Amino acid sequence: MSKPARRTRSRFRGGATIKDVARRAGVSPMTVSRVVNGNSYVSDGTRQAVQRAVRDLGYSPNLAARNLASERGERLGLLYGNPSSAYLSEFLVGALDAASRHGVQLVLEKCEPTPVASRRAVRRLLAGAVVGVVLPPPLCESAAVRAELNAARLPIVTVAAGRPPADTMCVRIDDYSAALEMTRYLLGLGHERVAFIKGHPNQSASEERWLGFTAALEEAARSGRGERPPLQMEQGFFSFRSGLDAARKLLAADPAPTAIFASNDDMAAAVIAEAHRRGLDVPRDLTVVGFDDTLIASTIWPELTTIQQPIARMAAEAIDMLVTTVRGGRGAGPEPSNRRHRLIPHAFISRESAAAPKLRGRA
Amino acid sequence: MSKPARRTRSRFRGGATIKDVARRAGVSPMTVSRVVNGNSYVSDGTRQAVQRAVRDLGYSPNLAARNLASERGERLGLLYGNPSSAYLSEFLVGALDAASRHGVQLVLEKCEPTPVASRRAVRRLLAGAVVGVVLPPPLCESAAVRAELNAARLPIVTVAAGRPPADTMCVRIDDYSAALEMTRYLLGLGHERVAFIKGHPNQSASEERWLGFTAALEEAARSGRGERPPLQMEQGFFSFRSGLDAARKLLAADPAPTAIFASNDDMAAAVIAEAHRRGLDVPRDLTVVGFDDTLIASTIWPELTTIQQPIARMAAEAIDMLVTTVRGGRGAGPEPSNRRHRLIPHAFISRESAAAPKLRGRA
DNA sequence: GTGAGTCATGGTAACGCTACCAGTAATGCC
DNA sequence: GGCATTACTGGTAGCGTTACCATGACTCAC
Repeated sequence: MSKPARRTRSRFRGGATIKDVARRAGVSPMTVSRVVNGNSYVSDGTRQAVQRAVRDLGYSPNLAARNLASERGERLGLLYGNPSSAYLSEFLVGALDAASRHGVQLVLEKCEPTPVASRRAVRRLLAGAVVGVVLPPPLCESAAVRAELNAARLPIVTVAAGRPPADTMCVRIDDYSAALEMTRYLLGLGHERVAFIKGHPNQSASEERWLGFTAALEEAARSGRGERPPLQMEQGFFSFRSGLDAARKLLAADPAPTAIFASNDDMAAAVIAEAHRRGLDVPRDLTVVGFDDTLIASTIWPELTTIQQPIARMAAEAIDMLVTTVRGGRGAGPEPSNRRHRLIPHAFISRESAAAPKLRGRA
Repeated sequence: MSKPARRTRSRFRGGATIKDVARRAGVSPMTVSRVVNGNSYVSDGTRQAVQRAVRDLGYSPNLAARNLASERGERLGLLYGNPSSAYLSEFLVGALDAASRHGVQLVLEKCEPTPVASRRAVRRLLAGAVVGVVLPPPLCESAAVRAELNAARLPIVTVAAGRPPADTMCVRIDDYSAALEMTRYLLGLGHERVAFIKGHPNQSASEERWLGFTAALEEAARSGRGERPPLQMEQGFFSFRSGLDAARKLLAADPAPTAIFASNDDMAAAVIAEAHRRGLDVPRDLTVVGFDDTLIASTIWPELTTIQQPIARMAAEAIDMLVTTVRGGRGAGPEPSNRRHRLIPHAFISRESAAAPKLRGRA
């Protein structure tokens, strides 16, 4: 029999193909491909002709075909833990953007930090054929999750771990320096009794922030500015509730602190709430600062002076690293460490919750 | 010359292909495809053999190839406006999940609700070859954005608009009923002076909620329970700050309300903050309820009694609708209206910020 | 003037999968 | 028994793109 009737697949939806562009520009598809992908070895005249044809036809390359031909389109996993939504949303925006830039798929998976749950989550990821995983906090600190991932030989990028584990790549800010900087600012304002609320002990960023805080205090003591005040600190757990408890204790002390540095914004918000309940004005009677610059920092009133992490950028960076890794680092051998560890600059955000102390503390 | 040297593309990364599975199961690739895609017309024996082979080989279909062959893999746009992160993150999780289920790409684009910005954003989306757009609040109410999108003939699904525009598909909850329900609850608790803080006037959901509130009040008045109290209402704008202003006015009134229903959680949180500042205990002295069940509702203390929108589910539903639409509704003609409008059930979330009023109000 | 580059372009064969047809065997119906 | 129908399976031809040569046309050195 003759050859089976030529198939007429819909050919309606998707607009022009690379062939259409090639025909219109009077070149071969290959040349179009080169122009579109910014490849060298195309003469200026040809390039412009192709570009015009692309514009005229409204051509945009078919992602599926491109991925198939170039063996791209890998799937990357994003394991997220407790729904710290404000963080997560920014994170997702950054990650998604980077993912679509690289033409990779992003697969989300929720996971509690227990061994059982993490095993299950990793299995699901593996079933989804992901080839690398991003670990935002707090999962980046979960040994269980990391162990499971390592067992599956998946490359990992942790984001925002205070002290990144040695067996993963990481993107983070310098929690220590940021806390140091913030504390110096508080001291510079003239505060002498600055209290600190620690973050959750299971996260190394908590410790780093605490270390930065004490370092600034010691620095000030050494330089002889004022006598060394007693250290006021409460353990918190990053939750609003824990911040409330800590604030209660801190504000009941005599003398009470004139400034409180909370390890994150939720706890700082709680401090403000407690201060208000006691009839204290922020920042006139009490300075309160946070860390992270999550949504709540600019939601509440007064808005929080805090440290900003460029979360979206960090997420994008993490995806970049993962893509580079799974696509083969070109040069053989393990990545140089500067490729494995990225330190992103943070920013000091001055808003309304911090001011110089009143002369002579309250009774 | 002889045929050009056989290409040896990496063939390392991606595991088994459909052919490997076919060989192992002793069937043709087509049959494997049918099994994997849940197609009918495969005998039980064959199906099981194939499934075993799939498991053994850890086969997982190549998304790019599948998309290419079946002309799937379209790009869908997600235009988001002000970074109401708590909302956005849940939204993204749901949307991403649905997107990967359907094998479509999700392209995010940020956009202010001005004509200029929306024109630009839509142009970018078009350049990215998206074939449909999801519009979460507050963009779903922007006529400018919708006009721009309609001009580009892109199908739209608005999410959580109080009164969905006629020219789009939509997924939403019944804001009116939810507010009605919440108000009935408050009334049922025994509150007689229930105040309301309206949402931003540029969003139709605000009006719906207000209508639900007043309807419940009228219902109670008609049934003769208690004399009809004066209506206490303040205009808010969904922001914490506006909630604070409203709360100040409401709580300064005499008699002050015993319960305040804020149109969203941020404003409810502000009411609590202001109540605390005045030395009022929530819920003993004042009941406060919110709407949306965003992150802040369970962050603050006491946690908010509120109305929950299943945001992730709504987002997923929106993606589903878009995919159905762009893949061609099978049957010709415009979609039936029940396919174009989906009403998702909301939930009443009882937490700690509401209680029965004290006997005899405060002075 | 020959050989060895560089630059610019084109041809061909995949990439892994599914749509579309074409069977074959079993079943039902008159 | 003939013939349509159904249940199942396989072959073939792409889907739109890029990788990998091959091919010319030049340029440059010796």
